[in-house]
Amino acid sequence: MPELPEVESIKRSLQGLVGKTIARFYFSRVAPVETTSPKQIEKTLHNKKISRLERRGKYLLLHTDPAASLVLHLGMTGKLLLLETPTPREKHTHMELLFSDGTLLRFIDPRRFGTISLACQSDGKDNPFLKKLGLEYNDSTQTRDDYIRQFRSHPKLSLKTALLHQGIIAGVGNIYACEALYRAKLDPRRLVQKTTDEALRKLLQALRQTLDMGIACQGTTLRDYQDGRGTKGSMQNFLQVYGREGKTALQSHHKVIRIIQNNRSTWFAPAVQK
DNA sequence: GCGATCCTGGCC
DNA sequence: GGCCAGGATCGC
Repeated sequence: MPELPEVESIKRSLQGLVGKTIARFYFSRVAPVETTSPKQIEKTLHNKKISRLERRGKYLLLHTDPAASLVLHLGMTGKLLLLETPTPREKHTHMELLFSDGTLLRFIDPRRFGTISLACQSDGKDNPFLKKLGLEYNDSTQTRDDYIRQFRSHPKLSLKTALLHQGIIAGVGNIYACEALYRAKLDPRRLVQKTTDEALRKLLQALRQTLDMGIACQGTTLRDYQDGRGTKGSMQNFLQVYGREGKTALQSHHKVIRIIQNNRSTWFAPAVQK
């Protein structure tokens, strides 16, 4: 469910956790804990203080002092809730982080496509998920050519599939991929190898604008997305093509169609996306 | 590279 | 009942 702008919004909504000390954990019997065990997570993190929150791609990292990190991915249906006072656990609560001041961070995920894992190195290279991630969408230490090189390393992918590939640019999901391609006026079916550098630059620029707008809107709430404090996003009001099969794009008369690529829906306007 | 698969729930 | 869903991985 949450893509980069949603995870960024969640991160911002959880800033109040910084400085708090982890007292204990709750894990459900089927918590999606990966590569480690709930016990190990508890042992690694208990009595540590949250020092900083970070987002990498769609992953949220809770860094602690002494150094360790809890690495969360929300998959399709994951949600984090920050509670000052406990409420009854809703169904599909898979983890709770209890802080020494009574604050509670709750991880809820009906489909369990999310993951809970650990990183101990600050660069995250010891985490199997983080080490696969490509560039951040707005990394100022990278040049446009670095981004183009990333795309070029997968010449046979379609542009849509390339955008969804977390090893190229991390954090892009179905909504923002469709929207960025529309903004760049590029056909989602076009192969990277048939796309000029200029067009790839245009795509990168469109992607950045789209994601920045998503963050400014605090995400897209189509069904049930909300940040850690229950705030919904507003980007759903500005989506140009996503979910608009059979209608026109939001601010034009161009017809939107839906196709399937890699088992995912893609919405686009063939008349203007070449 | 592509399709099937993991899982639950909402909607028609 | 069937289809669809903000995702990612694992086979062929």
